[in-house]
Amino acid sequence: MKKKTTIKDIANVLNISAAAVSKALHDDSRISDKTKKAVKQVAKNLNYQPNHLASALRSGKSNLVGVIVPRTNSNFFSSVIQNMEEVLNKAGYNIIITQSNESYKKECANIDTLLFTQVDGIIASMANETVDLSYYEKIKSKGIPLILFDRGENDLNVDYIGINDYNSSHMIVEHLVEQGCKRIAHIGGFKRTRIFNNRIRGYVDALEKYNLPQDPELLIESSLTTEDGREKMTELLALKNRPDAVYVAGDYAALGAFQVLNEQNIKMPEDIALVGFGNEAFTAMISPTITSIEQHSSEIGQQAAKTFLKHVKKDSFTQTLNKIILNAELIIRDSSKKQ
Amino acid sequence: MKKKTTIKDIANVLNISAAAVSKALHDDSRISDKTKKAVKQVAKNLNYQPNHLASALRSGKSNLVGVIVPRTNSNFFSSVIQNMEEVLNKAGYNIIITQSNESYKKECANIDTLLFTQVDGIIASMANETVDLSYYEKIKSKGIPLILFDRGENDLNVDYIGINDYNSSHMIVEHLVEQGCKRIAHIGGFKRTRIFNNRIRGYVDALEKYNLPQDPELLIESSLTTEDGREKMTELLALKNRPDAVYVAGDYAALGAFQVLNEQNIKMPEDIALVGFGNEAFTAMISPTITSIEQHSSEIGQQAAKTFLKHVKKDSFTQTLNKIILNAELIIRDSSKKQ
DNA sequence: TATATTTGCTTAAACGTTTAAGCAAATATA
DNA sequence: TATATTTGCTTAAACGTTTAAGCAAATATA
Repeated sequence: MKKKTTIKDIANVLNISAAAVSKALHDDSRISDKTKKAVKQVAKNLNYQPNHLASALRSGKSNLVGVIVPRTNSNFFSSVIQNMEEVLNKAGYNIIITQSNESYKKECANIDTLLFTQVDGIIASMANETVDLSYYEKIKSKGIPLILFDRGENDLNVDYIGINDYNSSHMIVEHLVEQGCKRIAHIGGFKRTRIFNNRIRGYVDALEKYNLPQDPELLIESSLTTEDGREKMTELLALKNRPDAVYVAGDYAALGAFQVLNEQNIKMPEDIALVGFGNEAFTAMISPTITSIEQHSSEIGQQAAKTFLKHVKKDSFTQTLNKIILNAELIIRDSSKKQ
Repeated sequence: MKKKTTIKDIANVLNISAAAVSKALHDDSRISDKTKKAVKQVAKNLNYQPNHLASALRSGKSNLVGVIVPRTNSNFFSSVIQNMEEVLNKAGYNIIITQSNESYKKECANIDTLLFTQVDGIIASMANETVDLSYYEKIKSKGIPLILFDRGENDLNVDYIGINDYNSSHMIVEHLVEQGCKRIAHIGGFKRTRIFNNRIRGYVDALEKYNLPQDPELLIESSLTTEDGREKMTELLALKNRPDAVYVAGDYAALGAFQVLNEQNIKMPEDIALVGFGNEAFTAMISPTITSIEQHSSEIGQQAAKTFLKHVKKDSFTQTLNKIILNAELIIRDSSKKQ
């Protein structure tokens, strides 16, 4: 376990100052090519590894980006992260991933952790529980960029990357209408959450567009867990006048609905057509496969990363609401395809 | 965006030295309770946040632990990480999660990233591709603790936490024999990987124990992706003498096998009983549900974290092979339960 | 009461960088 | 040829902590 080589060691070998070495390594224009070459050669020979902590302390930049997601074990988030990482790595940034597990408390703890680690910025998707935005304001007040994706709130007035939830609902309703469905139910998320509200609005407006009657019984709010999906589906089946299609605003809740339908031997799509949201891997695994919405996670990840980089490029930046809204894609599968 | 408060600001307010403030904040025994209280009060008033970079630079400890996993979007790994995090957070450590995507090259890049960030230790599960261990030796040569879990190699001579793969195979074969199966096939992982080799050995020995004939046709090596699971299952079905049970060493490959059986209208468990490994969420979602092995991810995560903490406690530590082997649990589901 | 120990601080240096300021030599310009 | 500019470095300070060494006052011990 030998001592690590520093910039001074290189300086000693070449009989120049440590400052010159630092500049040479950063290709400063005021250092001769000859010196640069020599410094880099010696650095290689001595297996020099820059001390990230020292440079971060001195320069005030840690080259770390904090990421907060509700969970990593979903295809959507893990793909977003992977793509974000790729873009950021190329720009010399590393990322620190944290999970909120949909808990507000954990999310606050994550924010503290990231700020403590002196990240240069935070890219986040908010927990379901989160209503109070003051903790996010804390990030803004530190003067580092905050970028939200998928789950974000307008009120925070920061950049946001997501899909067009309103249009997605339109696509789904249109598809179901084409399949001949007349009573389309919606198990939606909480109205207070922007994206779920948009999906609900899209659903309502699309019904109107296609001249379908709006039955309040058919519109239910849910926490969108698998368990709650089961419950809400059971409620729908208890109705006098059952729906002939159910659009669930999340795949996990759609899975719960799916299980109930299966258990009660209700055929999909013949008796009831089912559509989920998120294109989780399992939607293509189970039988029948579930129609769902692909959110273009890779694109979202890349755009989020690029947005962050844009912010740090210009040193004097002002946080403003700048939305990048991507079009989602409807993946039609057996659970809704009547032919 | 006001200037951040430092230890010096606190010192100025109280007219004491910065050193005294530092010690007071760390509850040094040589500082009076009166001063400690005053310092902490002022720190709170000024909203003092310690500069992690500065203390890390000075003390040589970053209080960061690097984690490398093949992927985060699996129940097993995400649960391991979550539990690891909990234990480490309590001890004042934060974690940096990186994914290798089963790629050796990405894994090496991850190691470089983590070492660059000056983590105090690394907890890793190796990529499927990884055969060359020299990059891991690099970690050891830095003198920071390296702990492996799930996928680890004895040759590295570092602490390891995992389940008893050999016994798990025994449990599976025993269960299948109880169900009346006589020709049990095994779609295993690559023999060169220790855990998969153990599963294969367990399978072979268990067959012998229960006096079942060993047919080399029934033992196949696989990369254990869903796609490869499909292929290997198709091979097994092409045999003159088909198996009446298939034990697959990974759930994703088991899913591939499951799909093929479904497509060919082969009933589970009546015609062929199916058992997977890993207890991924989807094994309980699809119909029939798939019997699988629960690896006690939470326990593994906790133990890995505790092992790391044990290492950093004693300042002079020597890396040695110290295995913690947990017993796995067989979760019996419909795909193998004949009653 | 005289000496030893403990308490509660301070001083100063250090961790490994980066960077503003400056200076001499080399080169360009008038 | 005299002055201005550029080149290629050095010097010194700083980022915000921690920590070894030391010192005076307070307290304990003989």
